[in-house]
Amino acid sequence: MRESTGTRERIKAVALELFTEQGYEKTSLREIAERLNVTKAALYYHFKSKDEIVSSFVEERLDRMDALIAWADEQPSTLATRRELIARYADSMFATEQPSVMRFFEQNQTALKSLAAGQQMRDRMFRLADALARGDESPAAQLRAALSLFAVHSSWFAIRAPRVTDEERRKIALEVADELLARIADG
Amino acid sequence: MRESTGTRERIKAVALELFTEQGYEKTSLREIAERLNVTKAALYYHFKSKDEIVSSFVEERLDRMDALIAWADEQPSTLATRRELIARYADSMFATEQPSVMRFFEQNQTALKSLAAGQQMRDRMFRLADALARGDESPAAQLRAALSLFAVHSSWFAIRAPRVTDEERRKIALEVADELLARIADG
DNA sequence: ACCTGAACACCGTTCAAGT
DNA sequence: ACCTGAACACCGTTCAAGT
Repeated sequence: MRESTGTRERIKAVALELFTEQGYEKTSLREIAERLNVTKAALYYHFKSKDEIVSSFVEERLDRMDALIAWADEQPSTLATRRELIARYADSMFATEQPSVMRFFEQNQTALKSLAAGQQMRDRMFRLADALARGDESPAAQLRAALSLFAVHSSWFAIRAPRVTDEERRKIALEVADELLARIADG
Repeated sequence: MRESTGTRERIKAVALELFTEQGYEKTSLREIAERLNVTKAALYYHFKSKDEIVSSFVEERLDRMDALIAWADEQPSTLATRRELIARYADSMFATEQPSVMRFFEQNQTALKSLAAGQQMRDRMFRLADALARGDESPAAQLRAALSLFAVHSSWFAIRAPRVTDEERRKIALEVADELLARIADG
């Protein structure tokens, strides 16, 4: 706990930056170590492996998603719930320090598939989609639910019009998501 | 041309299989070489580098997309054109040997970002999205266009209902895509 | 508790040399 | 034309040893 040097936190910060910029596979532990003026081996005192570094800054997001799923399960499966759920999802993605973690996920989708943390994220995405389509098990509903989540994610890069603020991106994403959700039948 | 042994084609086939199964970064040239009973160095006689192997089976798909974009540019920017374009896109993705190449892309999105072939694919996706939103430069239209393309892609994994055929996936994807496209203003 | 130095097996790539 | 053998610098990981 009482880390005197704070090396662990510094590793996390540098790793998040480099993994996002260059990608997980393209970033070597040597690079991270050099930025911190330590040896590669020092990283292994703080983390069991390279992908444990990823897990460390993914955990917070997993917790948020779990809370969201738990909340959704208690609500009636109506359009109002679906709209509220996607809005809360967007909030937790666009809020606080999360944008940098979100950019990391955006950048490293594939690498994450083989990582423990990535599979957990994938699992949560499917459970969120299920929560959005609850009561309507049709294939079309599953696709609409998944696309409404993608709408939130892809608003970051798919909207290339100039001078669009984060707040506007969020608004547009929810507008498009809502249309998709409106076509899912209530439970 | 007149390759006697056909080693080049055998490399492509094995690489596509392994890259799709395990991912590009996780597949070593040693693995590919061993399957073919040649040395790693032999691969370098047929391909300049590891990512040139990828380029070799991506080219056909790039050509298809270029043809599609060229076709779209000649059409009036109406809903009918957008529907026809996305249908043709789905056809070219679901048709012939392409599903395996499509699964490769699905599996390797991130690795592709740093590859020449990947950047070309990304460029074509944006140009397709632009063709779909032509005449409506609003941010919402850009997002809708991108999501309609995603609908085609994600129908492969987002629809998890049992016993859904490829043909049904295609139909559902186009149904959802059409709704998104209907909300884009005509040029 | 925190970190180093040196070693490990493996990676993509190069190149002279063989047929 | 087609391929091998050996070397290159680099990778993630381990571990005994130092403070």
